[in-house]
Amino acid sequence: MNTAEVAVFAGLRGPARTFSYLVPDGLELLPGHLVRVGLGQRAVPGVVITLDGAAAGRELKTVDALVHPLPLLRPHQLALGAWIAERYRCGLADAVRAMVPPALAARARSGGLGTARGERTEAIFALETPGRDALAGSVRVGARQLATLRALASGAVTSRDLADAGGSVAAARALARRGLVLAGSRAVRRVPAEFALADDDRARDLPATGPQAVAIGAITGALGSGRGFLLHGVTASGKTEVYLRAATATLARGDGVIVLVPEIILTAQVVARFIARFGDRVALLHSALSAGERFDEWRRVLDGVADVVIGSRSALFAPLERVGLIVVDEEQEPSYKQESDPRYHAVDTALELGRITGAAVVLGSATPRVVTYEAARKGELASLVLPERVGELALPPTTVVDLRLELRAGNRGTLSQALREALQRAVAAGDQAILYLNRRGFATVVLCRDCGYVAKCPDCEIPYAFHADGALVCHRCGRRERNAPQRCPACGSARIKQLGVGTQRVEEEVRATVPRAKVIRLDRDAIRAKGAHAAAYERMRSGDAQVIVGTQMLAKGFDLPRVTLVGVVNADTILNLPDFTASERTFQLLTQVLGRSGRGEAGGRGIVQTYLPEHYAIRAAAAHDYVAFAEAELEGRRRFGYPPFGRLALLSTQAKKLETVERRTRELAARLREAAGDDAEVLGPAPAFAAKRAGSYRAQIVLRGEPERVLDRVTLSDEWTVDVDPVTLLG
DNA sequence: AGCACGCCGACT
DNA sequence: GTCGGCGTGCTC
Repeated sequence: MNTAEVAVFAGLRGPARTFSYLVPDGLELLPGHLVRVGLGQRAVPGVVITLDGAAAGRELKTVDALVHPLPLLRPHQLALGAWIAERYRCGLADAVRAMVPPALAARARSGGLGTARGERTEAIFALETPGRDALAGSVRVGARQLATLRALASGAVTSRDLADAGGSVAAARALARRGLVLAGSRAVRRVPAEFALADDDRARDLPATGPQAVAIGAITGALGSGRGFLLHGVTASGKTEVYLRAATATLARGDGVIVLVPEIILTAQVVARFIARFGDRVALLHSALSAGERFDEWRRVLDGVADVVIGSRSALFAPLERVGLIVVDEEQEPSYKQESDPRYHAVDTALELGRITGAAVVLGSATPRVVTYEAARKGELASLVLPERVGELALPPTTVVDLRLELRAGNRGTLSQALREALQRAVAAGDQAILYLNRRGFATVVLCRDCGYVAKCPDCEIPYAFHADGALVCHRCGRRERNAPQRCPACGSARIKQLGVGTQRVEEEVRATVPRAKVIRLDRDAIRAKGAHAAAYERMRSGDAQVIVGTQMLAKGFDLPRVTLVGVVNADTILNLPDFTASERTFQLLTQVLGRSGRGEAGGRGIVQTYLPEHYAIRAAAAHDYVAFAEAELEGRRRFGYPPFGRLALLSTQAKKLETVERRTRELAARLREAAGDDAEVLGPAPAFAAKRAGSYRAQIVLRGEPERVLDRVTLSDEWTVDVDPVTLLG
C-alpha cells in the first residue's frame, strides 16, 4: 500500500511536523490534498505534503478521508514551500502551515470546507406605500419607528444606515410586520471600513507620464518571463498607477496578480485604489481581518472568484491558479521578514515565486534597500526609475542643525533655535508642522546624580522610561510602576533626575514655543484608544490642529497639503544602534518623514537636528540624494562583508539561567569555528541586544559570509533558533 | 491540543 | 499510607 506524509493541524506545540499514513486503496491522493487522519484518540485535519515517503518499521494508521476534492495548494505553492523549507531551514510542514489560513483547521474539522460566497447576508429595508403615508401622519408610530421611516424615506437601506439616522433594525422589522416597510436581505462581503471604495478613480483616465509609460511597457513586456524589477520612485511619483496598469495587462492575459503591502492600515490608499479599479476581483488577505473573514477571502481566491490579491507578506501564498504579476510595495520595509518559523523574507520569496511561475516581480520603493539597489545595478533586477513627483511638487529644502553647537550656545532645550523659529513662522502663517522623534514618554531614563543608580525593569534590565503621569514604563515589555521614586532607592539621595527626551517632553516644549497653536501627540501611548490615529489625522486635515508631535507612525499615510514644516527632533537614535542596517533605516525614515512636508502649493521645508551632522545618511537624506547614500552605504557593507557582499545567519538561544546560556553559546561557537573554514566568519557569542526578556537571558552567534555551508555541517539542538537572512541583528 | 506518566504536599 | 498538583513527553 502507498503512504502519505501529512502535515497535521492538531495544535501541537513546538515546530510543525508531519506524520506518515497509509493511503487506502482507491483513494487518489495528491500533494496539497486536505485529508482527515487519526492522531492519538482524535481525528484531525492535515495537508498531504508528499507521497511514498514513509520509512518502514512502524505500524501506520490509514488516512480516514479526503475532505476537499481539489488540492488546497497549487503545484507552484508546493514548489515554493520546498524552497522556503530549504532556504530558511525549517520543516516542510512549517512552510505549508504558513500557506493555509489559520481558520482552515476549524473549518475542516466541522465536516467539509464550506463555501465563502453568498453565505453571509445582511438585512435591507425599503419603504412601502403605506409607510410613506405613515410619514404624513396617518398612522401612529413610536419615536424610534418614526426615525426609521424618515431614514428609509431619505434613502437608508442597511442596518448601519438606519443606526446612523437614529433608527434601528428592530423598528424596521416591526414596521415590516405591519406592512409599512419591505424587508429583504442581500449577500455581503465584509470589507473593513478603512478600505471602503475610493470615492473616485480619476487616475485611470489620466495619461501616464513618460517614465510611467516606460515602466508599464517594460513590465507588461516581461509578463511570463519571471523577471524581477526595481521600480525606484520618490514619494508621490505615481508608483501605484504603474502597479494598476501592469495589473490590468496581467488580468487581460488571464493571469492573477499579487500585491504585497506592509502594514495594510498604513497603506489603505493603495488598497482603496485597487478596489476602486478592480472591484470584486480583489481579495484582501491581512491580519487585520478576523480569521473567518480571512478564510472567506482565501476561499474566493481558491475558487477563482478573486484574482487580484492584496495583503501583507502571507498574501504571497494565495492559491491563485496562475500568477502573472507580483508587486511588493515599499520593498524596504522590515515587516516583510517573518519573525517566527518559517522565517522567510517576502521579497526573496516573491522573486523565487516569479522564477517558479514566470510571473513578473516588481519591487517598488522610494528608498530601496541597498541590497536591492545593488542587485539592480548588477542587472539581476531590471531598473525602472520614476524621478519626479507628479504635479511638479518639489522635495522640501532641508537644513541640518548641529545640536552640539546648540548646546555650546547654551540652549538646553530639545528644540533648536532654528526649529523654534521655523515653528513659530509656520504657525503664524496659518500653516501646519510635523515634529518627529522616535522615543515615547517624557524622559528616557531616571538616574541618581549621586550614586549613578538607574531605575530598570526587573524582567528586561533596561532603563525605565519616565512618563508625564509620573509612572515608570518599560518600553520593551510594557511593565509599569505607578510612581517614580522621589529618593534614590540605592543611596537615599533626593537628586534623582529624569534625563533624555520623549514625545511628551517635546509636546510640552512645543506648547511653550507656540502657545496659540493646537498641538496633538501621536505615539503608541496616544493611540491606545481605538480610532485615535484616524482622529489625529482628521484634526490635522481639517485644520483643527496646527502641530503634531509623534513617532514612527507619522511617517506613513499622513498626506497633509498644509504641512510646510517637518522637524526631526533627534535623527541619531536609530543611527546609534549597533546594527548593520542602522544607517539605512535612518536614511529611509528621514526621507519618509521629510516627504510629509511640501505636499501642497505652499511648498515646504525640513529641519533635521542631529549630533552627527557629517554622517552620510543624514546628509544624503537632507539633500534628497539616494545615490549618494547608497554608494556610501555599499562601501561600508563591502568593507565588513555585510549584505549584499556576504550573507548572514543569526543563531539565538535563551534560558532562565545566565550560566546555561553562556555554556550553550560557548559550546556552539567552538563547534561552528571548527566547521566554518573559509566559508563564514563566526561573530560572538554575544549577549543579544535585548539581553534579558521576560525573565530569560538571551545570547546570539552570527555567521557572516556563506552561512549555509557551515550550517550544513553542524547539527543544532532545538534550543537554538536560526534566522537566515535576518533584517536586523538586534534580537 | 489532549492524555499519559511521574515525582512531592495535605488528607483519611 | 493515599489522592492529586501540573511538569515533561508522545501522538504516524
